[in-house]
Amino acid sequence: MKFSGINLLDELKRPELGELCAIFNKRKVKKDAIVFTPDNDEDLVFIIAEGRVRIYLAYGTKEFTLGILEPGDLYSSHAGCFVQAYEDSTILVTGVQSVKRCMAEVPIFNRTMVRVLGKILQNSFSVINGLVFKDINSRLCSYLLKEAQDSGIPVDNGIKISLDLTIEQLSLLLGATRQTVSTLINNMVRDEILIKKGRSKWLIPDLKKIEELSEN
Amino acid sequence: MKFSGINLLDELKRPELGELCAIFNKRKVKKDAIVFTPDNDEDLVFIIAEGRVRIYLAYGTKEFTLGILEPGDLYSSHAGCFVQAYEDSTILVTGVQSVKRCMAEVPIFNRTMVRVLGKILQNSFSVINGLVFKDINSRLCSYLLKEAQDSGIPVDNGIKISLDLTIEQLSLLLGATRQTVSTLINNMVRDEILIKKGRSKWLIPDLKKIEELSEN
DNA sequence: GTTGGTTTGTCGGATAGCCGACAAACATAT
DNA sequence: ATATGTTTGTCGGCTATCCGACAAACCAAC
Repeated sequence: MKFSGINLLDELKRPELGELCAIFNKRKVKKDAIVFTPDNDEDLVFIIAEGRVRIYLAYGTKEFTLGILEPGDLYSSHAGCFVQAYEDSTILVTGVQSVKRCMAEVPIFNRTMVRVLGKILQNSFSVINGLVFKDINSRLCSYLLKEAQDSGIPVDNGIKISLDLTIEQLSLLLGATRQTVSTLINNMVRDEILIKKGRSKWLIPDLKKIEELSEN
Repeated sequence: MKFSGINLLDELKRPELGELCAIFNKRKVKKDAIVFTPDNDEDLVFIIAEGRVRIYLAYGTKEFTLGILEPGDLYSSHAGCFVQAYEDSTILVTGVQSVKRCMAEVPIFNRTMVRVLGKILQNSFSVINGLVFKDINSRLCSYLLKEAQDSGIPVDNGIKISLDLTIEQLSLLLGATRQTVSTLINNMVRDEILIKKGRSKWLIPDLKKIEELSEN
């Protein structure tokens, strides 16, 4: 999932932002490591350079994944969320103070930041939308649809997608239990809306069916 | 509910922002009127000057209220939400272009905008938190607790709050049906956690009990 | 291959909250 | 006072989803 829709790594390569790279510190994190927690008192901003990192909320023993960051995505340690590496990853970290200074000095960066914030806000609205108005099956189908549109590979008999998530991870992203998601997926397999192609890899013969189901 | 936690009306009164007032157009809206819809193609920013305005999502026949804006709150017509006046209200409207220009020219306004955006984002996270982790009773109690803390009036036998919402409006804010909210409130009345004092006015004898219940 | 760990599928009982229906209470204007 | 509309309370049936339990399937290492 391109969380922000804007690849900050590309932006940083622009010559006018060259100086910006200097303010970031490279940091490597191991798979499954928890990178930030809500009580993190440093106010940091980070960009994913390599790997995948999930942003999630937790309450007691329950968790809910807000989104998964990929290279180029930006986030803040101060948003009240947990941050965990889903793979060995590299992140570029800097203090929020440096970012503010940059925003004042480099106007183009300013606009980028506002765009990113806007995208994150939009994303959280669509999460609320799903939680309030749709049942789990629709949410699942919405997710599959988006994934197919964003990074599906068209083949002659449909579209191939590769989620890179276990059912459990997927269920955390949808706000449901593993069991429910497992059952729903298998129903779709039985109805031949989804064809299993391997570990977390699927073939969608007819995207329109998924689209219909995603609308409840 | 102070949606953003920042009173833009106060900010606008600062001498260094005097010029800013000029870019806003005053607009009066009647109670129940729908002010903006998501397909509004103009990209506008507005501040509440008088009255109350609710921000909500809708899907088919269902609705969910994200928050209620009060004088001093700022929002955008481009956030993908509906905006409806809960009372006769006055709003100050301007194009997003003017705001961008101001952000470039008046640095202090810039910082304010980022703060407001951050607050809105924080608010949407707490909405997600409630939806995912808490049942309706906890959400109701969280709301009552916040309301009591923010604008409750201490009296000798407890705290008095005045919600200014019908049960139906309250249920839209909590993401539940009118019937469920009605029943839950009456349960609390029976348990003497809440005492009815009139149309949408309540006395809370012991805030601690509400707090306990809000934690599930 | 055998083993141990992780991931997945499935069942059945429990339950929170939805939904329609209807009556009671209240508000407002005539 | 009456009438009309709005708001509230309550009931019972219904369903999506949770939860615990357990077995099957898969994976990786030795």
